Amino acid sequence: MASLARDVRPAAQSQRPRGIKTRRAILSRAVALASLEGLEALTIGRLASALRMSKSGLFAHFGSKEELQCSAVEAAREIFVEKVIRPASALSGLRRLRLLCKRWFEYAEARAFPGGCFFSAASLEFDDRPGRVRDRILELMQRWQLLLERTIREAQAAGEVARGIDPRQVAFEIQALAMAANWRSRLFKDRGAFATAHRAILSRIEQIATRERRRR
Amino acid sequence: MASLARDVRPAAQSQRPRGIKTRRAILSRAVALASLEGLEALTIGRLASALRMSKSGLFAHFGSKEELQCSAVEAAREIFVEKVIRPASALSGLRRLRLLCKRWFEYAEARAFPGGCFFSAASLEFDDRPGRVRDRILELMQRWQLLLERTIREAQAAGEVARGIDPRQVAFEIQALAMAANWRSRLFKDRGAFATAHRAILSRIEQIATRERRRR
DNA sequence: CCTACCGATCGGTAGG
DNA sequence: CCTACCGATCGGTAGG
Repeated sequence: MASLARDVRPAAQSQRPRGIKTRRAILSRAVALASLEGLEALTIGRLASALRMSKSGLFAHFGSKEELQCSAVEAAREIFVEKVIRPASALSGLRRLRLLCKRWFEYAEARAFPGGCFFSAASLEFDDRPGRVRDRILELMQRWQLLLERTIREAQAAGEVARGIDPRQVAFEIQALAMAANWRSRLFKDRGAFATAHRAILSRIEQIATRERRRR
Repeated sequence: MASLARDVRPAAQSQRPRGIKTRRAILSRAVALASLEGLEALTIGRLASALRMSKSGLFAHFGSKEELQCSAVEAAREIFVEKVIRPASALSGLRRLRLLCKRWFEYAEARAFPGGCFFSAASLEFDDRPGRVRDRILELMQRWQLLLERTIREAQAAGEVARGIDPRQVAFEIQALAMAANWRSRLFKDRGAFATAHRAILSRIEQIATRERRRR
């Protein structure tokens, strides 16, 4: 799968503390910038001047632009896991599904990244741009899709969701509505889009729920 | 509204036929390239060499990159109107809504633009990039949203759609599913995404239809 | 529609 | 982590 992927953080533990701190500061800024203007518009020169560093000084931390982009993706992933996936990991079934969605909207609306959901932006930007960055984003989006799918399937096995429902189809619909909310909040400067999408998702979940379990 | 917009095709009718033909050829290529890699990656140099023209020769047709991008948006709009909106203009209500969706999926799946729906890509790319290009894309996307909304409201007035339904909400859901299909077909190289989204849209339309009209 | 050019910026390197 | 540099490409201009 990731057979060509070199270690993303080479010998991080053995680096001097100063280097690690700088690296963290770089990636924090990189992720914020990329969420606003895209991973490709994230040029080494602009990032360096935003951090008051020399281009080559910053460059030395990564060795290539692609490596910088990949590192930014990993940094964003950690934030996503922290804010969206982990809080829901103790639950299961429909309660987990609802919490995943709730946390996703909080994460997107509270602008954990200043430009909205990092992965919505990145996966759209790289959907047709071959390379390691695309491969990794694709893998992460697939995992998110599979997590939703598996959660729905679990709920089905527990009798919370009607048997005729296709978990893949519903997972697709949830992802579609969430991404569209992110996009509309940016294009139309319409924060209400998040509420509209969340409402649509919750009522879709109600639809697939079995009668006896329809309330929690 | 478009008070700052200069005329997009200045004195087109008085230009010599050769100039018009060249311009058309440029825009056709520009739109195709932009659908694949984005309106910003559409550089004058690359477009010129793809057309075996000099940079400055191509440049003379537009005067600025922004004008080239705006012209590409208009060219794409004409294709969209031709393929999606016009075919449905004779119908009304739910039949029109279904035909609009059907035509949209045909347009996206048959790759009227080689990279998929031009406007899905462009509106995502420019959702946070101020300027004339963004303003125009925003206007066109808003019109498309309003067309869907108005069609649903018409259907409601004709008794085809239940009174409790919010046309805005449903229009949002349709647009979300369509865009997500375009995105997934690119990221996952999964043409089946179109069918999944179309299915979701059609069953959503069935849900909002009143009992007596539920079949056509 | 062309050649020839401009300053700015890109990703990246040499050498310290 | 720096200065100083590389070739390539960007949008755009001069002049024909």
